Amino acid sequence: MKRKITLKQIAKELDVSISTVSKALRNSPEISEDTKQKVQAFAKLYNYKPNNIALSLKNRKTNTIGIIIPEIVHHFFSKVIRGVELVANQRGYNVIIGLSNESFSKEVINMEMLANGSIDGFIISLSKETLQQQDYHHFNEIIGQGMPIVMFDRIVKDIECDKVIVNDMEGAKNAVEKLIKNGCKHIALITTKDYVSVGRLRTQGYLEALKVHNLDLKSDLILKLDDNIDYEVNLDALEAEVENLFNSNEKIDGVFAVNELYALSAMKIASRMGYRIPDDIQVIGFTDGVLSKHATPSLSTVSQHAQIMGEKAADLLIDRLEEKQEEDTYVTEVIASELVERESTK
Amino acid sequence: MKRKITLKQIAKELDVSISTVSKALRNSPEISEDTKQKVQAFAKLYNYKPNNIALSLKNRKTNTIGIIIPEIVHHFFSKVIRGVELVANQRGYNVIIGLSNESFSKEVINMEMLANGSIDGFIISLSKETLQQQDYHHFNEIIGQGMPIVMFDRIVKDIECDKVIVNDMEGAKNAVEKLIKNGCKHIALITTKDYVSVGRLRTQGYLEALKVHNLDLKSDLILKLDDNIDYEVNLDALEAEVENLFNSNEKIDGVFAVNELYALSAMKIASRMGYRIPDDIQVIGFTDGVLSKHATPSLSTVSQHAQIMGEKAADLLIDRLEEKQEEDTYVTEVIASELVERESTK
DNA sequence: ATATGTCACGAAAACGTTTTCGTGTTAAAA
DNA sequence: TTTTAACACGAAAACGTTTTCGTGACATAT
Repeated sequence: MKRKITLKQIAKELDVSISTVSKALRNSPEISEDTKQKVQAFAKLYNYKPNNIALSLKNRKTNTIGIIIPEIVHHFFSKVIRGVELVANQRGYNVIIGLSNESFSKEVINMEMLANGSIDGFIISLSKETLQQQDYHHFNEIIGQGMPIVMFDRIVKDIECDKVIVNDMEGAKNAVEKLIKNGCKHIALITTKDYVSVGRLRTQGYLEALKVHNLDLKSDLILKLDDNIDYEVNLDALEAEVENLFNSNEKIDGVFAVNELYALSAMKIASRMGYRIPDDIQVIGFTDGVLSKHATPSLSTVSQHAQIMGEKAADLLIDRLEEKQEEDTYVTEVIASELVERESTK
Repeated sequence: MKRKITLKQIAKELDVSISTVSKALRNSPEISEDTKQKVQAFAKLYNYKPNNIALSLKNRKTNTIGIIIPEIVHHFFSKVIRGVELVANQRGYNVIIGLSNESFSKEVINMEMLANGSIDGFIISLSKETLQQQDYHHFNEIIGQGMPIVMFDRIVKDIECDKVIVNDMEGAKNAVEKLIKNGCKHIALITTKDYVSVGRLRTQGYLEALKVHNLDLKSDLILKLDDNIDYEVNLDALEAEVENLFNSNEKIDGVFAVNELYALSAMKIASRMGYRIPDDIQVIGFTDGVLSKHATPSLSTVSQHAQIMGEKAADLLIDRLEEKQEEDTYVTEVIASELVERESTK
């Protein structure tokens, strides 16, 4: 029940001044060896540790970074957090999390709550709602106050800050080219509506690949899903859409999906309809998920290296906090994606 | 680049004292309407918000809780965090995370780092190493300093604090009884070594169910795995063990596994060996994972209600911080598990 | 005219640090 | 003996708040 001991108490107990105690503990040459020993021994005995809050106030530095993400029960985001925590810890920082739950207002409230002195900087991936509404005033305000932000994955170009992204377009293109090289002629795309930046970029990669290899772009090969619907709880709806896709074009022999769930559904429906994977239809997803590895057949995917993204974001932020980074020049770090080949491709 | 504005600056600008500004903003009756309006207008214009760190220091209260978990890339733990964050946010608290990575020393260091004033209390699930070494001095020290701790899932009985657990034994027993009711006579158990408390309890539940229904307990039905090996990266080793199990007893017609991965491997190996699921072999896992739902066939599991555990833990902690909870009497909240039936059982 | 009371505000302490600067004591140099 | 320098320490400010208490100005009651 005894509170943590403070400098003041040590000073009183040893009958010296607070400043002397402080200096003795930091081994200042101003203090005599005798006094140092006495103070240090006493401090050790009572397990003295400086109060972080007092230090933060004094130094105007919390050594804490805030990470705002749309969702935490998600393999990609939790891996990013792991990366952030790893680097932050190594470099002496704590990590405080805020979940926007894909909501604009929760994102704003969360950030405002943390911006009032609780943290030194933000790492953030935007909520869908924010991307839809294109209202970015909260970022500009916070940056205007001198607090650095690093955006990752779901970013927006116009904002002046460091960014960490994966080469979505190229990754998608490579994946589709892999399908083409493996002999697919009629490659379907399962994607999201365009406002989510990563979905749009992956779609572009798909189109690019078709173009380069002179394949026809047919509208009945493309399925654009409204990802405001949570297909994780509404799996039947998703599967119905996918079944529609296969029915409307019987020649489909390859599928590229912009996330894991879509890809998995494609495999499931295809199997159910009697196609063999990968013999009749090959499938590639885009993700860092856990499903791909354990699905039967296991799913080939484009890995985003989520943990590395997190590590990089943390390094960028801390570099800037410690001014190892020039003012006013912002970098965009591109993490190379990687095609992980498993059983769903030949 | 302009820093956030402070009371002092407002006071100077409006030529009143700091105390007057503070009181005006908090609508104190001590201050005249005129002055209040002037101050409030000015504060609004410059978007004044009190500095959290200064408040924390003054109030000796950070309104932040720390959560220490072994691993974040894990469906169960991320769901718990979601629950914690949800409640914490609603009740005006922030959440700071620390990952022990299943290591004793990282757990200790992380907690010590946060205990020096950064947070008001802990929510924690113990690392495997801590459970193995049975060294709990850091908890007792922190509790001794008057900082409350709430343990969840991986707990240890001897420590005086609030706890949130799932009824592991009963959940396991129900699952096995379900298999028995479905006609299984030779039910295998895939579990971990005994030092992880939850593994031990689930094993007990299995034994209990067999006993109640007068089924023989044969040692060749039980596979105890060393979960220091990370089978997630070492999948082949796991599958070899499971294959061994099936080979050593050909009558196996049911499997109960203490986690998702073990259960999935059982299904996979069983299928590969020509058994049909659920016709020849029925399988039940224990988890809140994402694999169960999307596996083919989908896996029946005992759900732990991870998010509810997180919510409950946060409520317990905050109640205690706000002294709605009596001193010195600690509660252990048991969340009821639930058997989710899917395709892997009849 | 004196006593009493209300009003509106400011000074200062407190939370726990670090750091700058000032100062009394002692020893060495002139 | 006087001056100078090194030594060892303390006082106080600062970080940004909130809150207790004191006080001067004025109005009202005696």
